[in-house]
Amino acid sequence: MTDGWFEDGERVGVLTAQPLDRMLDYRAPPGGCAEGAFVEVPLGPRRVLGVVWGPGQGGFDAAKLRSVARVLDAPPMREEMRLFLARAAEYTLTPMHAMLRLATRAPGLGESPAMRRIYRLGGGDPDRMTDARGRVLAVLRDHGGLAFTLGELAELAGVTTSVVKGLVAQGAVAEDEAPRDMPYPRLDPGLPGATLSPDQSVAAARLREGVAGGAYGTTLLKGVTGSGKTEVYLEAVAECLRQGRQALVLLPEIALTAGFLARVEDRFGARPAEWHSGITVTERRRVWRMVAEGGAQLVVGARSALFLPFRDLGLIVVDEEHDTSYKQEDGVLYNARDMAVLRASILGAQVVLASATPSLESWVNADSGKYARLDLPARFGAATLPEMRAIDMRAETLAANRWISPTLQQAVAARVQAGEQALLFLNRRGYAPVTICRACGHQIGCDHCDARMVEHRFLKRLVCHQCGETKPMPAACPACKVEGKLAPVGPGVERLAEEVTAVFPGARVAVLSSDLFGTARALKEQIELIAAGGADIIIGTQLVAKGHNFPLLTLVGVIDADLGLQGSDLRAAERTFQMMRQVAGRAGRADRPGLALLQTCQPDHPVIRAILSGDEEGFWRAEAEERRVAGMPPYGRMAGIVLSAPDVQAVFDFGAELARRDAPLRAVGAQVFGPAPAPIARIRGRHRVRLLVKAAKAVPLQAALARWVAQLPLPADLRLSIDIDPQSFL
DNA sequence: AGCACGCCGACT
DNA sequence: GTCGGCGTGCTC
Repeated sequence: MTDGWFEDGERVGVLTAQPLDRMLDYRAPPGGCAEGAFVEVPLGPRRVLGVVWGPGQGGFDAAKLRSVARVLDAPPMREEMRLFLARAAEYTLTPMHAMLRLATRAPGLGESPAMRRIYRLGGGDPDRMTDARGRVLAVLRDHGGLAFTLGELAELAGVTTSVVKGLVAQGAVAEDEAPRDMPYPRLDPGLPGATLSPDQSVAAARLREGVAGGAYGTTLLKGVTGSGKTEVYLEAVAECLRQGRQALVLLPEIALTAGFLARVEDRFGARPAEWHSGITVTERRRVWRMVAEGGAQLVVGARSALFLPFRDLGLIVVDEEHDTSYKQEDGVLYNARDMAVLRASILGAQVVLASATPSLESWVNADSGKYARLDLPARFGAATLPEMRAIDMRAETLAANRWISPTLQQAVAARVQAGEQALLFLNRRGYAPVTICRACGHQIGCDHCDARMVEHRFLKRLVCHQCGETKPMPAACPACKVEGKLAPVGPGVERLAEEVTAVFPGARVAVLSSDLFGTARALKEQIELIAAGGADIIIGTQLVAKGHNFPLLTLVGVIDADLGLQGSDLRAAERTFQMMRQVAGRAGRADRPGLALLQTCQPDHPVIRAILSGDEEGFWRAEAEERRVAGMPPYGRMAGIVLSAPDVQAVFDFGAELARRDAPLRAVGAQVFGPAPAPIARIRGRHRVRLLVKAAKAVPLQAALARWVAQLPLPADLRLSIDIDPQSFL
């Protein structure tokens, strides 16, 4: 090999997305191939996708070597990307084939660039001008020379495709063939940005400097809701585009992308590429290719966008960096926030972690100087932070099956009367979290998991929130067969809505819960409707805490602020704090002062007190100190090992045997706890057992874990997954 | 992942 | 006698 090129017949090592635990050697194809080339290789009777990872390993009978079947028409995977995948695999203890699969999630990767018909302004004039024809031509003129597909053009102009066809026949619109994967419209960083406050300007300048420096660096951009974090980091994006490099903005929630795309269009004059589970396969392919070829300057997307083949990535923004959805909890277990930092450090890019309520990890990293930190203290515009008060539920009188205290009820009534909106926050989907038999005390559970089933009146069924299993509400108790004694216990948002309708007759009530919307679009429409004043009282789950803007909202009532305080989950306090700060931040974003009321039975709990006093730094400092003393993350390291199998005894036995053979762990000073039933002890008929490994910060934990687990061969029906830095260690 | 090979139970 | 169950092992 010379200069990353393999001549015809040379031995190359190919990584495939097939679950093999090693690379396979092939002969380079006629005409040779580049290191990193995407190829198709014969594997048994099939042809599979692979990447030329480097020179062959040797050791395999040269006579049996097969040849690379085809070099795919895609830019080779860059060395930086290969290094990133290898490091990420090492960190998360994920096999390389699984990492490669993440990086090749694009359909038709190898297909030759198909052509499609596009339409642009033609030279001629139509014989007769009509309203519809005028709109089509106006769209084409407005977009100055840009071409569209037939469908796009018709939709933008609000006409049927036959109008466009008519214009084509008369020469007013030109029909052309173009490669299917067209570059995205150029974003113009030179357009004027938003007017920034002095604080924003200072922060934006610092971020711009970082990007212009062209080296790695991570900045925690901390600012309360409405402080204008987005405007600030968009200036960093602008600088990145000016440098001719690409930028990536990660959002935790698909529902947020639509609003964000509009803001990007305002700032840069065009829409960026979009990447998440909701886009079409055609679009997915286009994004992948254009990112690789440089035809996409900015990508907005979900965590998996981190594995796109950027040609020259200069900036990664992780918005709402504390959001738990950045941690992939099935398949490859990775935290997009950490992987963003890893990828940026490899390619010399800047990372901006934006949040009103940073994760403790990021706060500690900023505190220790590992990350830079920028604070946006003042709220943008006239809006102020809401006043926050606790409602001591021990002092309130509540009827049975009522959850809105008289104090909260009064406050809501006052707001509704004033034509403002009130939000009641309850982080429980469905009607009632528990269904109990008043005759025998039996609670209805899921047949496949150990979770209790949640009644959903909207769906008229019981739903398991673990596995999604549903069943109709039985007439008789499944345990004692007594009829008519099943009763709902505790509130969900649906039940709360029932109470609200009873208590505030005439008020318009809207429920925002993820399960009530089939599509992201339906959810978005509902959110827009509410923001425009289409409801007086909004009832929502954590969905509402994710950055949506409701200008009329001036009161937030947290129904059960104690939810999440109890339990042995070390991150519960942190999460409760973040959630409440965020929900409280929803109130009074525009020019009306907000009020947040927290219903709690523990008004003296440190978390509740920290929220109420607004002493964030105090909260983090106390929480950090507690973790440091306990040797818990981020001051120590943890890994969760989940074993699952259809047979309970088999999982426990294997777990116990693993725990017994802890020599490789003890060798590095790590400790193993368990086996214990996993937080969800049974999912889809598989019993789950969890082991926890705890180690000091500097310990090479992954290597030790790998040696430890490799001691025992896995029985056929037993599955093992390792979660580095688990989110919860219940 | 696929797909072979392989070794034991109930069918034409 | 053979069709087919899915356990085990291999793919350059």
